[in-house]
Amino acid sequence: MEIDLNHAVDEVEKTVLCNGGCEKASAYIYCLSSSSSSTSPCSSSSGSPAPCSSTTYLELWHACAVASTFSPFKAFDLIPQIFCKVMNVQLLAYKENDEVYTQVTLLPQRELGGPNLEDKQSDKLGVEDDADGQPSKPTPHVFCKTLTASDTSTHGGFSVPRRAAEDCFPRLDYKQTRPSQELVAKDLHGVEWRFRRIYGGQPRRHLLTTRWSIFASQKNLIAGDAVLFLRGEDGELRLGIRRAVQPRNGLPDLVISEQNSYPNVLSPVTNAVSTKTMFHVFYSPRVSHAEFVIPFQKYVKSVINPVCTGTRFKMRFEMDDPPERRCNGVVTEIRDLDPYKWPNSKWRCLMHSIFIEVKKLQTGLQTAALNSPITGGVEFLDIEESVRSSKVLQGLENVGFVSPVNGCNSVNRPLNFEMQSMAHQSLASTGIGKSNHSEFRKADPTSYTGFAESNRFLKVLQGQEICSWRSLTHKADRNLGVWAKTNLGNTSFNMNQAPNTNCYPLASEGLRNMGNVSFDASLIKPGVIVDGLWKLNDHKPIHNINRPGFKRNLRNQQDDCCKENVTGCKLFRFSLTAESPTPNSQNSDLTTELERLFSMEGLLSDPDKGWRVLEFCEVVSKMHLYRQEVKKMSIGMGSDDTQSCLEEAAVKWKHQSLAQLGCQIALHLSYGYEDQCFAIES
Amino acid sequence: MEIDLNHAVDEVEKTVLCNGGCEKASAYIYCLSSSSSSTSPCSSSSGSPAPCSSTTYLELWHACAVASTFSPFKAFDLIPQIFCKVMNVQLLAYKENDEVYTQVTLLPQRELGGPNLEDKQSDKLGVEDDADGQPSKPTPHVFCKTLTASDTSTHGGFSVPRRAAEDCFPRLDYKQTRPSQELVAKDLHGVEWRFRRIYGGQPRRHLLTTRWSIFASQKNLIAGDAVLFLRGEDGELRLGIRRAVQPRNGLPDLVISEQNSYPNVLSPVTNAVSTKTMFHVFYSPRVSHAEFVIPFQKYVKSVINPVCTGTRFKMRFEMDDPPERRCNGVVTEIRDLDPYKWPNSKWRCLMHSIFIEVKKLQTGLQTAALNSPITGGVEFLDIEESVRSSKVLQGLENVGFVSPVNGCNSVNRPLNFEMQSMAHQSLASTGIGKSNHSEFRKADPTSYTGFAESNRFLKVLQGQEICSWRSLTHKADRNLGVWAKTNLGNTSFNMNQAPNTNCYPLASEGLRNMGNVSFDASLIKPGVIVDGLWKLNDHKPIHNINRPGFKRNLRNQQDDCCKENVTGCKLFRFSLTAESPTPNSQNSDLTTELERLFSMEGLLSDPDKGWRVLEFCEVVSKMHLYRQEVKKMSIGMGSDDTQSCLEEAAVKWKHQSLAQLGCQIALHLSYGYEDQCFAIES
DNA sequence: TTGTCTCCCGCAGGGAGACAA
DNA sequence: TTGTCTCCCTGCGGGAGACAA
Repeated sequence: MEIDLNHAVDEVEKTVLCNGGCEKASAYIYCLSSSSSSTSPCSSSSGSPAPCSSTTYLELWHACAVASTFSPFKAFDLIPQIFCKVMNVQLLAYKENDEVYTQVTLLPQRELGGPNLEDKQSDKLGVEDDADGQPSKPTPHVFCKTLTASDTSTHGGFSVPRRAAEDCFPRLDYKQTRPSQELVAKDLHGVEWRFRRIYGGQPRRHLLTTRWSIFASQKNLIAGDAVLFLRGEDGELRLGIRRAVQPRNGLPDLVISEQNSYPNVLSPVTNAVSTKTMFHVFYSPRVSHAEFVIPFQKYVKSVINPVCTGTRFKMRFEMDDPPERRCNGVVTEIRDLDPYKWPNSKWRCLMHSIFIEVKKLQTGLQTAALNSPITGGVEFLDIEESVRSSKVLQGLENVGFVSPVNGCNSVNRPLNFEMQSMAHQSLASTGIGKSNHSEFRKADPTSYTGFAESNRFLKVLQGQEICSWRSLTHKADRNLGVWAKTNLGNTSFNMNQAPNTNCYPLASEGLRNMGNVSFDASLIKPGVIVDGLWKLNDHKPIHNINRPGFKRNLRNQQDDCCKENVTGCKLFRFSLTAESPTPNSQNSDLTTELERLFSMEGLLSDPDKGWRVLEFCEVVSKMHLYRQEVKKMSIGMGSDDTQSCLEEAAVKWKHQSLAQLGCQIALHLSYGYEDQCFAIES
Repeated sequence: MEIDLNHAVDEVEKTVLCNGGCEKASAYIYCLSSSSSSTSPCSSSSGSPAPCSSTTYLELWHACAVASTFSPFKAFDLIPQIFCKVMNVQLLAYKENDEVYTQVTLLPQRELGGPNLEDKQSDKLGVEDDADGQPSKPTPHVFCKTLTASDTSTHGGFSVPRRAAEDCFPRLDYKQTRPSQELVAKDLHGVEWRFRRIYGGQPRRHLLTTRWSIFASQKNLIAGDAVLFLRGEDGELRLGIRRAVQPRNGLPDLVISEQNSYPNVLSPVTNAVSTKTMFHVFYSPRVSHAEFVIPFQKYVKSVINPVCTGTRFKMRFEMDDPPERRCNGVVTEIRDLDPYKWPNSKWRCLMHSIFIEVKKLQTGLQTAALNSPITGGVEFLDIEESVRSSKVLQGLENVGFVSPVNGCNSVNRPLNFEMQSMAHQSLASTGIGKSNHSEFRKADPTSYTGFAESNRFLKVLQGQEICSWRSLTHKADRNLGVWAKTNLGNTSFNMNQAPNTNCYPLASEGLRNMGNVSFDASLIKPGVIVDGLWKLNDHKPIHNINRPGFKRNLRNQQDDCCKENVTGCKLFRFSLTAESPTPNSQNSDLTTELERLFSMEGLLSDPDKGWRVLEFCEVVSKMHLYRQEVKKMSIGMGSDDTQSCLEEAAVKWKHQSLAQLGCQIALHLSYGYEDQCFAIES
């Protein structure tokens, strides 16, 4: 059975159509995945809409919908942008594995002319933002815990974090000798799960015992997957899961051979466009690729206010460890995405420099900058970006999830969220230089949710925090720094790197390098770089990387490596053989940062390799390679080898991607309150 | 993983093309099922051919490929007959449930003209039959056991019939105190299964114990499913399963809505025909419908020598109980299949009378005749026919399986078999009247395998007999009666009724009714007819019909029925209220026969209802209704009600069939040695 | 505070003889 | 000869405290 939240969505649409006062150019982003034609996902589409269209479900759905990585565009025969009207949006969940996906029904529209666009935009800009004034949103409580080995073991149940249990679960009478109760929670399919909840163990803790293992095995949960509990206003408990990056289980794997996949999948779209009939687009957040649907308003804004060289941006991100870091950047170059594949595409490939600041480290401030191309991006006025940390590989997923409520009633605006995968590709800032920031704020309330907020919600989803949606959304933009304020509304920067790049630029307003890569090799301590992950010439597979002992094991292994194989170690151009001091615990943070930063140096510093880097990232994600295994691919070779390695990986990725997804199309989706049109980049 | 026996098939094709001496108009029949377009079965086609193309595999595949019921044609926009060349045949097995299916790659050919056809046929008729002279076939030993409740229970293993174990399993040292050995068998996917085989229990018997339950649960076997063991010349043991009629498990269920299923599925065929490019046809024996592929030679023969009114035929069949019966029949009328749906179809609807003889019964001879229409049938010169007994409903499947080897090297002719489903529809005999029977024998060696032989093989597949393929195939046509001899070569008659018709006509050369239905009600003892299964107005579902106590339970239930509800009992036009004597055990055999014979009387006797009867049968099969429940549908109504019941059932069937299969096409497949062409009836 | 380990104990289920059809 | 039942015994795994990070 699948959840069909159409009903609620229809409500939204009605609101949007008839009562646009509250609706801005909301950031409704949809990414394509799977077959994007009218063929429905074959193994899972029962087509029977579930009767559970409550707000709580919407929230749970969104909470489960954390986008993963992305992929580059593919060129097809369709026109670059296709403007569409959103006819229907179904929030669904695969019955096989509970993964959420969206089916968007689109109706192609006549292309809108330039002047028309401007009119529409100016309409938007005058609208007052009254979202904060109407906090009709209930305050559900949610927590997300990444499952440990103990949680998924056959012995014992699920250990609930104390705050999470107290916040989301019904009150428990602690005066009893063995406090226990029955917990009832519904999953996305409306299936009711009953667990025995106890407060036991020594010391005492909250546990789900009886029937937990049934749930875990039925949902095929493994350590690293995450479980979400969400308590609505009415006290009703919802239950969702979000899987760690792993092979898709039960998702439609349309293996389509190259010779017939393109026409078969795209022809329905082509046909729909030519006949002005509806077609469907599927979006699986967990397997999303670069293709997406762009809000029409954003498209308009980007066309009117293109990003220009010199535009600066700022971002914050979370690391494995607490110290706050910030990152400033400047757009250094703007180029066509791919003039051959996408001759008329509005997407731009933006080269940028970012500046790194590492606080609270060892000797003080260490900085570096690198010039990294980030492709994609209709010239958005508001951009979210986040960074994936290595936690992804250890079962904790770093997400740039923006609250779906964000100051506006989520019942009326259930689609008001941005997918991470979109942020991947979008890097542009035209907000800077604009004098009236509030205009942009008013034009798109979604963008008010800065990265800090998104980051906080992320922590909630990771079980690090418990929050109510209300409190989260109302704290928006208070945590933003100066740069974030400056670019507020449209430039909250959210760069989502694929895990393997491990490029964790740190913000520093003081130190900048505006030009090309200025890579200071003197900052690298070779021995440090070797630490932990840089084992070379070691082809023994490292298992159990997800297990808690992972780092320790690696370190031991690395010690061996240093003793044995240091001679041949090379990190691109940098020989690691000269000196290899034992890393001390104090500089390990910096070590990790630098290691991440420089691992892809040879790639990121070369603008021409931009695409390949991205593809390479995707390969890694797709192939579920572990971090150090990925690095094995890219180190131990000269720069020339790196190039060929990337090309090989890219080819591999393309092949796999084709096989898995059938094809890719990128859609620019508009979901404005009066012009529900899409720009489809096919 | 799927088994791809292409390699062996390719060999065949090569032989066929380059060395046609041994090749006649072989009866390679393929039925369509699932989506018959170029879209491959979505959930299961891994596409990776398995490396196990041995003869043993071919035999196992065929042994597992017992066709079930059929369905009527559907009208589509394609031309009536499409002649195709067989480019490839892949014998595959769904990895989900081990069910076998075939993918036939067809290349449309220019339609062949009339004179051309005759030439080709005369070519065939002159070819000498040398199949018997070259017995290069190895002699594998095979047995098939329908699983009992004990076999599939969680306690204990699999009880192997003694003869089966001695014939197919390696020798066991009975002198040991606890004779045991490890048995290794490969399934259709090449997966190796290891069982502990013991000779234990008290009294001693052959058992598979350790790991049997793993196999059973992994294959999701239930009581009623059948397991096949096949030992090749090399001693290698193969293992296959054939499921009882039940909902398909894991088979591609392409739910295609009516508005787009037809064009989507058929357009590739249409396109392939117009562009003379290849397309694929899938055939799942277990879910086969009426659509099929006809050997070109048969097509030619049928067109040249059409069946004419008065043609007589004979058949033998097996009953639940030993007594041999025979059935003679005469074609009484020939008509178009459906001039509206199939304006130019070569298929003919043949009305016929059959004559029944019941031997060894009570007082001697009891006879009856009925005139039943059997639709379908390009005017084949050789026809196989069998009868489904009620055993099907009790987990024992009655099959009219013709040995694939049949006097010709199976390595070179692995496709030399006829599917039951084809036999369903084909009813015609033009062999009669021909003076030179040997011509037909020579022309098509496959047809030499008479029904008796097929029947014996059937018993093997049901575990009632153990045989070597060699011995089975070389006994062909010795057991045939006079009629079978007369029509030998091309008229081995094989009528496969769907279970619910339960029409078991018995052969009698002495008593015939050449005209329309002459139904002698005086032969019916109403009380007898009520016996056992004729419970009326009883809507309590009868469960566990497959269990051994079934008949006893039914009888008890029937006793109740007779006491309570006899007043309203009506068997079509025959009131059952007059008298209802308690059936004695002596006439129960006849009772059962008559009960079967007359259950569909109101339908079969009306030529206009011919199609509906067939559809009705299909409904029954499709809906997995039990025998008596089916009868509930058809009795207790007047003849008018019967009509509407049938129509309702037909509509239901059509709907279900559409949903399950997407569409249906019928193919006439030719696989002659020089003209590898198909006639496709779309 | 919470992840893992270990120990206890209940029960599912395999294995094989008993019994009967 | 073989299907079913029953009894025995093993091992999986749930449940909860012990212990430690």
